Amino acid sequence: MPTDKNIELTISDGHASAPPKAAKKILDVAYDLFYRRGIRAIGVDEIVKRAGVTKPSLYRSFPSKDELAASYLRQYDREYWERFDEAVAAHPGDPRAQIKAFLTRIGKRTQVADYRGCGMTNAAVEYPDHSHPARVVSEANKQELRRRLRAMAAAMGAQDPDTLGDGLLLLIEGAYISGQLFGLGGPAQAVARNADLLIEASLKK
Amino acid sequence: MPTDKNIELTISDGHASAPPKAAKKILDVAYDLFYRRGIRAIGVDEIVKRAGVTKPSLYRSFPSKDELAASYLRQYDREYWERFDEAVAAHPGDPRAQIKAFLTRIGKRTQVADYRGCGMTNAAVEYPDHSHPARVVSEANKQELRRRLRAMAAAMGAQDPDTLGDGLLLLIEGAYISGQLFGLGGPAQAVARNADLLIEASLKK
DNA sequence: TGACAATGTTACCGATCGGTACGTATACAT
DNA sequence: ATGTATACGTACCGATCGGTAACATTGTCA
Repeated sequence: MPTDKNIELTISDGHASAPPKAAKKILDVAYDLFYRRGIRAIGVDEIVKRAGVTKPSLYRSFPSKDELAASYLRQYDREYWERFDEAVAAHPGDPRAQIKAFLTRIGKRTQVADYRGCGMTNAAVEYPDHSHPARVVSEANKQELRRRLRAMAAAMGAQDPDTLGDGLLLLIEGAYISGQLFGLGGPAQAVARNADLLIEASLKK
Repeated sequence: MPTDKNIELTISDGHASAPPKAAKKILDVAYDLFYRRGIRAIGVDEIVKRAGVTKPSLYRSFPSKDELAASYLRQYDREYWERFDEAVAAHPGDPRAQIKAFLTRIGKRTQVADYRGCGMTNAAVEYPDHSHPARVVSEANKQELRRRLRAMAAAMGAQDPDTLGDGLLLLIEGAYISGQLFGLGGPAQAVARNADLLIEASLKK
């Protein structure tokens, strides 16, 4: 029989069984620390200390640190597509404007001190092993991103949609990374402009 | 008085004082392990074991693990610009062809299983702290890359050289990252094609 | 009131972390 | 042969790593 561990903190649906509060505090703190300072850099002791809980509480809700990291990324994944869908919803039927809105937003986010890039990308760098629980989540997120970008490139009427979709993905990943590498004034602020140039050059004439 | 520690393994210049052989073996092994599996993931014990030396030998040549990591990146830096300069030298006076050659090479390198991206980029992800010795080397490398790309974009006759240079940098970083994220058949194989499209769209007409 | 589930408390585990005190082997010059 | 310096090895350090056993406390709902 499967245990109750590693549940995905079911959103409160009315008066259903409320999820343990400790698990939420732990995940919130882990999210913040893992993202800002890296998964490997943070020990479970620091997480429970900052969350005001104790270590057994952590291991009652999460089977391991690796699985806690995976849960952090699943949360990240949900918020990621929320932001993505916001940009899409802002420009119905206009994929080029959708991309531009998403990229403009990314470009802005990168222009803060101590920007830390994409949690998914960072986790993949930290865990080269493809079977690591955190990396599994990360790779799935990136596959989905690639799928969407290629589809949008096709909807824009690109000559070679797969190439343009991949090009946009490269620009996006480049923005995430160079955002944290260069800080303020870095190349990431030019991501939307370059994407637009690339799109313009890739459309059927 | 400064100690002899953390010397940069002076290339044997005739019969000058040869550096300790242990230091070279240690750096070679550390290079391989740090790059393939990450700096935080590798302990000094594993390094000395694989190098066939002992821990005190490591700490006689390097003041700390962090400084060993920095030495690894300095070595990486030298080899990086060697590859870059090869692409430049292959097409004298033709910056667009130089970029294309460099990017084609990167695209090819990413298309192997277990590709691990750029050691500089990875180190910066592992160490968000700007004062970390490894990160200092990494940031300097990226600043220099940006400088060169912008200069080449200007030499190509771009309308906005800084924007094109930064766009190329984004594509390159995207290739490093997506190369390790997607493995074979990933978006990184399209980096040279997209760069060429972007360049074409950025030239003065 | 009783029962159950969630959380806390305390103390501990073996393994590994980065780093070092200190003795030993080798080579070379005198 | 003996001194001297340099390179290397054995053994160890305290701290931290991820993870657990056993038990006490709390809150909630029946």
